[in-house]
Amino acid sequence: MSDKNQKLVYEKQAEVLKALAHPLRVAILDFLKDGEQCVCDIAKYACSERSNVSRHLSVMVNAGVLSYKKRGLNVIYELKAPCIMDFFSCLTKCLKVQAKDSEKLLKAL
Amino acid sequence: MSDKNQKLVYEKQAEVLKALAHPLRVAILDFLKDGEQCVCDIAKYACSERSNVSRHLSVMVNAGVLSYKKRGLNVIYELKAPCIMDFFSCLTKCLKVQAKDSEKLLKAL
DNA sequence: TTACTATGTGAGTATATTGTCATATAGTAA
DNA sequence: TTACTATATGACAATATACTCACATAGTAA
Repeated sequence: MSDKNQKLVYEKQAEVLKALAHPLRVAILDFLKDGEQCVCDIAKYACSERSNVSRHLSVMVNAGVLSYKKRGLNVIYELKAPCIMDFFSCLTKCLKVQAKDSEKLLKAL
Repeated sequence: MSDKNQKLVYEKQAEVLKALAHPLRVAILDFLKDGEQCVCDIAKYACSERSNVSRHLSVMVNAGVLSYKKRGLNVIYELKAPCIMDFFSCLTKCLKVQAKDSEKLLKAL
């Protein structure tokens, strides 16, 4: 590792990734990919308690992944970094390779 | 969320993301982006104990992110899904936006 | 064989993350 | 004002993750 600043960059990058790395947060991202949504609808989509969803949303806001605005009683969240949605085709590729490897192993048994 | 299978997909995608979401693992990915490396050189680059590096490497292998091969005494790791390196330009964008937001706040104080 | 090197792993402690419940806040509407 | 709705958060227990140390394994070389 070149220097101390590089280490800091790795830490910050990992922080953003960590903010994405939870099944509920992935579900939320997928729900927000087509546009902003309020907490209540996100909770419905994710089949999870609002208080829990609220916490996960704030994790992603803190990481710079989401932004929010208030509208009456509702708080509306949206993707602040839509480029994150580009990750998913690569993730799917990883999972397909894994699945194919499992299939090969199964056939060899 | 549409159905049970969609939930499974979110879980698997989150698993891959989780395998990336650690400063040491980000450092390892960055080191491997230009080609395969043995554990000892990875540990040197990451300034970390070999046993620790070995554990982090196995996390990424299990997630389908890295692959490895043995060469004599050495075990050589490489990116199995090079598309993961494409994530980093977006991560950098998130961090730049965050940094600019902080700067704005600082000026407003 | 012995000695050496590179890597992996069990066990333990320390720390971080998660989900739930109860409560607080804030906007709406009567 | 009161009652209601949407959201956020403190506190706690449960769980997961990370790091270190000691030891095990496996290949190399004499």
